[in-house]
Amino acid sequence: MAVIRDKEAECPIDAALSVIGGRWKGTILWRLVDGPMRTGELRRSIPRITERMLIRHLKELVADGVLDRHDAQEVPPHVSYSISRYGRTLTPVLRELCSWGEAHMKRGPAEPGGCAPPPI
Amino acid sequence: MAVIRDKEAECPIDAALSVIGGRWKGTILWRLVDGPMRTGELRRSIPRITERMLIRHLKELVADGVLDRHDAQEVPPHVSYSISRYGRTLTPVLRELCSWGEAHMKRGPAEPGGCAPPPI
DNA sequence: GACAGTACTGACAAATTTGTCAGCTACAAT
DNA sequence: ATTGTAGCTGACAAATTTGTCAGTACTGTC
Repeated sequence: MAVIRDKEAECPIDAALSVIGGRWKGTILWRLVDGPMRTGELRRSIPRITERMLIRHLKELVADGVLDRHDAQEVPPHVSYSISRYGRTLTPVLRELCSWGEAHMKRGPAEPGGCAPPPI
Repeated sequence: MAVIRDKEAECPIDAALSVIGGRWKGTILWRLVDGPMRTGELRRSIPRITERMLIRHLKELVADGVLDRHDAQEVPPHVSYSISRYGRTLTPVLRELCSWGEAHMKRGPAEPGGCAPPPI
């Protein structure tokens, strides 16, 4: 995709996609809808993501105000992420994306290995 | 972004984003919600898109079943695109993306609390 | 004939995104 | 002194996406 940067958005749809349109951002938000998770927990729950990409996307989502980052200021580090108050305004968007996506996956030769709701 | 290819989708949200997540796909769909448009009409209505990208995205959207392509079989060519029946199932998704995107655009540069520069 | 309009394609380069891999911090346990 | 931990960063390469530019086919106009 196709990352659309904020300033380039031609229409509201693009503006929204510029926030949630990264390679792993949908998955990350999907994991977090059920509650906060620690960095390593997220990483383990998304098998094919690399730590680099996870952290990069988390930073972007935090910068966009969609996620909150909680640092327990401990050693070793203890950081967790959760959907922010502003991020929760995305709920209807995510719900529609999710239900359409479910139907779309069932259409034609679907890919096995499904998309059960967030494990762990 | 971040194009997510169908087979790689980890969750329904990704599956949906794999269809509408291209650099210009949001804009294209946005232009077409009001009715069919010819290729050149679309191109002129999206100032910064190149013909190459427009056609490439149109082909992908047609391949995903979201758009219909009508070729009048005339010379010079007369081709128009419209949202297909299946594509219309995207309407609620687009509506939510659009209204969230509108609100997001009005929300100046995100400066969420807690983003103070590192102490030290 | 030269040129414009329309939808589209292909080769290639530039830009952007992602992956790989090493290393950092600060403390605790061995 | 060495190793381990959790979260994170930077350099670099690979992969992917996008832009640039030329060219196709056919017809109508000057």
